[in-house]
Amino acid sequence: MTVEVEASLEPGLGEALSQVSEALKARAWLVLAGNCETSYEGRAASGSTPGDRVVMVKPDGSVIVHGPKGFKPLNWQPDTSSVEARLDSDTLELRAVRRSPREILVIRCARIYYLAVLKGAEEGGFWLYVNEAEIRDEAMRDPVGVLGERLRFIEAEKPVEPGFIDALAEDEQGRLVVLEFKRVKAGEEAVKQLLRYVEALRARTSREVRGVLVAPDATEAARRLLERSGLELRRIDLRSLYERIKGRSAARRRSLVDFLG
Amino acid sequence: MTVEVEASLEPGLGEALSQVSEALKARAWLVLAGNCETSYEGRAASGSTPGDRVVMVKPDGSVIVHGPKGFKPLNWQPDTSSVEARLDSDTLELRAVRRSPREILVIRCARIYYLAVLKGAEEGGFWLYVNEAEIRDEAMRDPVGVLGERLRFIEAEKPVEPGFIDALAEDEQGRLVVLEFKRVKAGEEAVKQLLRYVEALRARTSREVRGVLVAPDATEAARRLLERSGLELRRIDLRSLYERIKGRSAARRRSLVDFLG
DNA sequence: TGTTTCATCTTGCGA
DNA sequence: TCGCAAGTTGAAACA
Repeated sequence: MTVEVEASLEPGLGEALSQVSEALKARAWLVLAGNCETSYEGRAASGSTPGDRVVMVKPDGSVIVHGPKGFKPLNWQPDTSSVEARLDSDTLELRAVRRSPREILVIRCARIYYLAVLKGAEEGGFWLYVNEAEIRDEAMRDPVGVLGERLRFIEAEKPVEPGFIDALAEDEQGRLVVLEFKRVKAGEEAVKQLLRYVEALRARTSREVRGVLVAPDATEAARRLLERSGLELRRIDLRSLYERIKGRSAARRRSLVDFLG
Repeated sequence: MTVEVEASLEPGLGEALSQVSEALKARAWLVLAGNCETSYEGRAASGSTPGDRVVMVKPDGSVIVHGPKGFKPLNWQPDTSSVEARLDSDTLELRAVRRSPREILVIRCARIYYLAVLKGAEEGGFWLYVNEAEIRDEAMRDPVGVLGERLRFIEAEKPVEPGFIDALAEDEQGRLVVLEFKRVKAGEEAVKQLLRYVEALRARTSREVRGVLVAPDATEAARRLLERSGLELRRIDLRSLYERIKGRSAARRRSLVDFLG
């Protein structure tokens, strides 16, 4: 194993400074818990008075400050040009600077509960993901299997006045079919967008144009608007789509179904 | 001080399990570094093969998994209904479940480099920030200072057909002025929105209607559309606005300018 | 580099 | 719960 760990419990600020400085120089992965205040100035200006924080400085220089609540960090700095540490009036001060946009994040810790340094951390293996484009591509590859209908696909990402149509196809009756894909439950907004595309297309052709929203589900308001607008909803099942798409990839791995029971 | 810390360096999995379980039960703040693999299934499906990770479970149940690079976590789970730990075939397994949307995140750690538990962490003090509403309010309070023009404000957040006008005012010539505020560089989208409001208002009144985009800057495309549409751009300076707004607040604190030098 | 679009967006507010 | 808008959004794709 290549990973080296070093940690201190409630270190003094002087001790902390030397460990932090060394970690930054070595481009190690630094995790620090302490009572800190933060200030940010750049695209906006913000700050927080002292509170308990977990501060992380990654090997690539990203700085992230978490409070005890929520998914989002309190402050951060993604593309730092420099991260520096020093002692300033009884605090350990970290300054993360970014050029373009010019931003500065200052973290001042009056007390440090815990400090850990990881050296030689490795990124690890690849990453699977099913996104909207993959759903669309799967539908184009096998319209009957995914949409339950024989369609001939004409174009994906077709530019039409208000933006881009996810996919344009032709059905067996020769009608144009505008397809809008959603990976999550579709709201009213998705229907409005689909409607804009359908209307834009109808204005430019004498052919009949259908609009189909492809999503796992739709909200009540979305369904009403579909109904009123004469548009269609095709439900898809993410799980089985995931299996179809990923099942084709060479490296097959255990499904989460195992865990879900 | 109320924060209690407990930490282990390279604990065995059994030892780690008991500490983790206890931390979860006590709703403590858990930070763990190890070699882990992750699987997520819910709104999407994703996963990563083993790699070095820092895993955080916050007192509110949020779970965040970071890899050694970048601002964004590899996996996360914001509003968990349950987080559980157990040993499974030589790994420490964490399962974070959320209902609605139904999602599950599974983290399996084969090795644990270190583990820290923080109890009694406090959110800490308030949070300063300049947002769009504050810019708007400051402009309404002092139109000459912020916009360089005498305006009489009629209404903020006025509902008009497509949505809400940020602010509606009247200029010295008695013309209506629709104001759209942006805290960051304005894109074409902001101009389109402003234009929709201006046109909606013109359709409902015989009075002359001006449209003013208030922003630190605008993209080239946005400026062209402003020009073509006969709308105006008023540039503002965030830094000085921040000083104006925050300077008024009772608790005056050191400016970041001190650090920027 | 700038601009646009996507995201397991998150978050907050309101109906 | 749904709809909507803002975010230091970040990150990727594209011109």
